[in-house]
Amino acid sequence: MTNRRVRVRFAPSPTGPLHIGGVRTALFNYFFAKKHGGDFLLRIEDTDSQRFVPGAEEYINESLGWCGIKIDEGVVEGGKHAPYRQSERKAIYKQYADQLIASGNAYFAFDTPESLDELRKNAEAKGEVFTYNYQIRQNMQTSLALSEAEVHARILRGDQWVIRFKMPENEEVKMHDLIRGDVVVNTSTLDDKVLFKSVDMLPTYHLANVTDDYLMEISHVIRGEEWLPSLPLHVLLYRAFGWTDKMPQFAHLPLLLKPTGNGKLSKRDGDKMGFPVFPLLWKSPEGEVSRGYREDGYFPDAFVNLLALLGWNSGTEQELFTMEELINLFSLERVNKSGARFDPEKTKWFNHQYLVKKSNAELASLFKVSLNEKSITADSAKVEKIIGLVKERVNFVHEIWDQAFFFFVAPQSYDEATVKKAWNSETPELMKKIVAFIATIDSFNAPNIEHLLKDYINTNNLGMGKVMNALRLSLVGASKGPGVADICEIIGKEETIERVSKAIKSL
RNA sequence: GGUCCCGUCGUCUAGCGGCCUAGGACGUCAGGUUUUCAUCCUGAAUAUCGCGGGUUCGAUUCCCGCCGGGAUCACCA
Repeated sequence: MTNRRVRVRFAPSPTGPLHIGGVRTALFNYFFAKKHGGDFLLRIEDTDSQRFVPGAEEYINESLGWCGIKIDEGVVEGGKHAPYRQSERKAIYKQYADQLIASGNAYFAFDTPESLDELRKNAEAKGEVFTYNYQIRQNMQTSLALSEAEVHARILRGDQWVIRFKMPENEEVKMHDLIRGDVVVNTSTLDDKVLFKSVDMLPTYHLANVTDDYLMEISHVIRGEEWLPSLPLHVLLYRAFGWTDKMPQFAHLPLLLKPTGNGKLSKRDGDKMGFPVFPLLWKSPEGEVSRGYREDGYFPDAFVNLLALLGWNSGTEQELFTMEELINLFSLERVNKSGARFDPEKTKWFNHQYLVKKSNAELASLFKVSLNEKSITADSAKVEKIIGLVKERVNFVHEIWDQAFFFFVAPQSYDEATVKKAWNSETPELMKKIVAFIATIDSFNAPNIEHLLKDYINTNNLGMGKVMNALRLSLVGASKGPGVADICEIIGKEETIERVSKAIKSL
């Protein structure tokens, strides 16, 4: 292994919102880079002029930023290898394609997309797969079969052409993957991939990716497993260019699979099962809206944590990690080989863990936003106290209201099942006694209320459950919430008496 | 179909030849704590370690075959 500086890149194409599998790839790259004191680059692979989606690039940047990934070099950040958008690097690729032709590793092909389509259909009809390879390239419209003069003439004439890689015949390519170990493929099973096309004078993914990785001095390529089949081509390209000593090491990450059924995780799974597949809310140019983890109420650190554990583990029983810990602990050797089924249930648990760990003050300021929306004003000290009482029973900040509304407004209705259980013909009399007693409590704080109330109930033999359950129903309107005394303290003596009196009248 | 990758509880996973009567977490169920709900604590059930052969004194761990799943086969990335 050469001792060079660790430089990794996340290289998405802006064809739509970045999905969580992509975010995880970015994360693993980031952990790896930072662990080794290296650089994390963001390169936009927009060499497909057909599939550009407005807003996608901004979405990528915002998503990485939300996750806490700091980009060392990229479109926005700049860097010594700028530009980082492949469409802006257009001018540099052609010379590399030419170099391959000059060295006999590539050739011109003039076949029209239509004629190729037809060949594919014919092959399909015979139950075969059409492969553009060593067996047929001599018979195609290529610079291998045509005379030099003819090739020249065609190009000058303005015929459309592509440059294809001349895949060696019957050769075992030995490759090494940091996660999967050694992989060997025979080149005869591979095809002559298009590297460059005249239609838009742009390279295809393979050429652009390899030359940019080389030019940007990338030391490690960490990407999804879907790229594994093109690894031989990439390795061969490095060799054809004479760059093998600068070739990055490769690591192919396991895929994220559907929660149920077969196949990899897709947007449809989220729609079907009601969970987000994207980090951020996305509105497509057509107006279609997709949910995002951020908008669904997930904390970025919880999101990063749960993604980090899909396909990687520390080898210990720890499950909650800060970004710093993830960076320190991360290693490619501890990345799994097999695909990870995505479990939308466990994501909630992660958020709950992070929510409980947050300070009441932080949660209170978040919760105050929803209070403001309801035109409710409350002082911070009170809200913080309430948060402390209810945060363990929610997974998200937006669930707090449902667990705490009664601290701010009197119940508008009473839960029927609870009424049936906790309220009968004798209850009104009982509650009248309680109201009278509560009125006598002077220092109206929770411990005192609880102590005195229990004492009163016991000495008068009123039945703890009977009183408390009815009291809770009056105060909350349902069978939920923190301790009754805590509720009494926060809403105050007057409000307590009022709510119980109202219950007596209306139930 | 060709090529490549993968295969431990429902799910995420630990395990890198004996510590495994296979551990943890999510989820599920039961009990306890609590005046309620949630949290929390305890416990339970779910894994013939895909199957079949080897190698070995000994295989979840090594090898082979099979089966199953996945990825990929565009002038897309």
